[in-house]
Amino acid sequence: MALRRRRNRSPAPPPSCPLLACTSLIGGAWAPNVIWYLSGGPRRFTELKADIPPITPRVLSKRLRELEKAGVIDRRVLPTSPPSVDYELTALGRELLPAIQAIVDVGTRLTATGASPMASQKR
Amino acid sequence: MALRRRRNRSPAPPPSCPLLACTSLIGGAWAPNVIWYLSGGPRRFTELKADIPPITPRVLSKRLRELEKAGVIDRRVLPTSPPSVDYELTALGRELLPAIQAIVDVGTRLTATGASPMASQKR
DNA sequence: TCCTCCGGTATCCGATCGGATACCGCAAAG
DNA sequence: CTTTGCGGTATCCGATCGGATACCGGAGGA
Repeated sequence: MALRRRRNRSPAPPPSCPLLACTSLIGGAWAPNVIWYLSGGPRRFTELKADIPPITPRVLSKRLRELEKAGVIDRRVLPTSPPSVDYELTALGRELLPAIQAIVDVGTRLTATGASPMASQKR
Repeated sequence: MALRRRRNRSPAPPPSCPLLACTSLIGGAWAPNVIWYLSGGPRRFTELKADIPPITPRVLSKRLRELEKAGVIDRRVLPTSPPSVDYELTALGRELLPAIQAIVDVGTRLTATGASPMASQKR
């Protein structure tokens, strides 16, 4: 049997860029956790640090700056003494939640099949 | 004005593991492209390589093995001469498409705000 | 006989990522 | 005056990731 040549066309190119924009955001370590905890209302740096004990301040700071630059969260300095800083999901940020939920849904099926070497508490 | 102490509780911990399972899959370089092109039907290694010119065989091979191990695609060796290899989305793999679409939707809004430094064709 | 195609693998390499640790200035509290 | 908490930053480090390049055996075709 000879190797027949394929003539069928592939679908149009995927909209790769928006996907990259989103995955590079929520793909960073702890980013989904940060978003998740902010979904409960405004939260301060130290509070987030306490919410997610294993995260280092360096990484938390980096994540927050990334998310802020993407317009997903707001950083507000409050006129307290000493000044405190609130982080809060923007309207755009709240739109991320359904997407995250969709990912979680599939992720659940992925792990349910036992096909992936998950269950390790790494990361 | 003093720095008031927060007493409100944070929401329950996020289901981090399924999310990690999914993002570690679709977060890899070119992974969404591979899935996208496979959504058009079975495809061979060289065809995928041609579909996504910038991908190197090394990375394509790695992605395909990852996706196969996760149960997202099937690898089938056909009894042609020479033997050819078909990759195909499984039912589980097709369930990824809505999630990817959800990500693309948010990603579009992210880029639309102009907040992110996208538009660079990197990756 | 030599060439090409298929489906990859082997090696090297630089960039980035995230963890660990230490440290900072400021202000209030004790 | 010393300590504590806040909101980070600085430095170092190992691991991983992905790109570049080269190469492979087997089968058909010219």
